[in-house]
Amino acid sequence: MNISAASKASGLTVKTVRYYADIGLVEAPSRSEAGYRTYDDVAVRKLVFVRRSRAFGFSIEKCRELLVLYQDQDRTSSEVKRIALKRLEEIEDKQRELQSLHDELAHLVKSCRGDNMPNCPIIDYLG
Amino acid sequence: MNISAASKASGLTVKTVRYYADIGLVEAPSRSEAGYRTYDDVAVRKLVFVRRSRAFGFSIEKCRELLVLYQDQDRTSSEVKRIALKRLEEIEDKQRELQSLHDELAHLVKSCRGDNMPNCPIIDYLG
DNA sequence: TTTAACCTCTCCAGTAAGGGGAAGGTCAAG
DNA sequence: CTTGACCTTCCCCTTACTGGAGAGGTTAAA
Repeated sequence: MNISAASKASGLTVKTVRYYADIGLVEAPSRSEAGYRTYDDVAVRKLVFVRRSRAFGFSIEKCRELLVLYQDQDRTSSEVKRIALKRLEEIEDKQRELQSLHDELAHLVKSCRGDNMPNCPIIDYLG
Repeated sequence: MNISAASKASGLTVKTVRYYADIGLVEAPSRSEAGYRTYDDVAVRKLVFVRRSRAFGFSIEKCRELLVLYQDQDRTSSEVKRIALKRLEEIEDKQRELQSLHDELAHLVKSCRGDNMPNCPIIDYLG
């Protein structure tokens, strides 16, 4: 499999597939005689794993840890759960932050008439 | 006012105060004989305006637009409201995204026993 | 006056996670 | 044999700053 086939199979862009090997997140693929990267199914599975992990918002570093656990037959589910729980807490923190921003901004937007006059509670609040 | 006083008065770091002038978000301050930046209350008010706008998550470019409106006596509140509404929609988009991530991840975390066994629904889902 | 402590300056580099594009080599089809 | 699609490396760009180096300025005490 050349890189574009691996890209399609994994759902990542060619650039991203290259990048993940560059930073050592996944193993450097073997090369053809002409220097082309060649991928097998195992490599693609790891790329898919990273794509799904990234979709949950795990950082590259957390993906690194998760990949190790993925490949470790002696892992414990508690190690995995700990990482996932931490991410869940991050998400919840962000949700609270956004909720408070949302409420405040929605309130301001609601109180702004949005007409042709210069008077504006949004600007007043910011200034 | 030297830059550290302006920093304290505005609630921004010294680095950030410099940065905002570097990128032309606020006017370049005048300089003392020794080359030190000097700020007055008007400059500080603009910095505070930017800090509050940034706290709502407005991008620097949006802050630029908001600052123009802030200083424009002929603005209309509808222009301000349009920008704020757009930001509100961004926030709501992000909230929906986070909610869906949260639900999915929470479900996985809940179904993972978190014990000493390798079997793990989180890893299964990612792999 | 010297010294220390603190302030400020400019410039360079780095962050996260890639994206864009140039310059050049490779491969398969017509 | 040429065309077009693919691949390579390399470097710059993004956001919104932050950190640090090295040099110079200011202030107060000893």
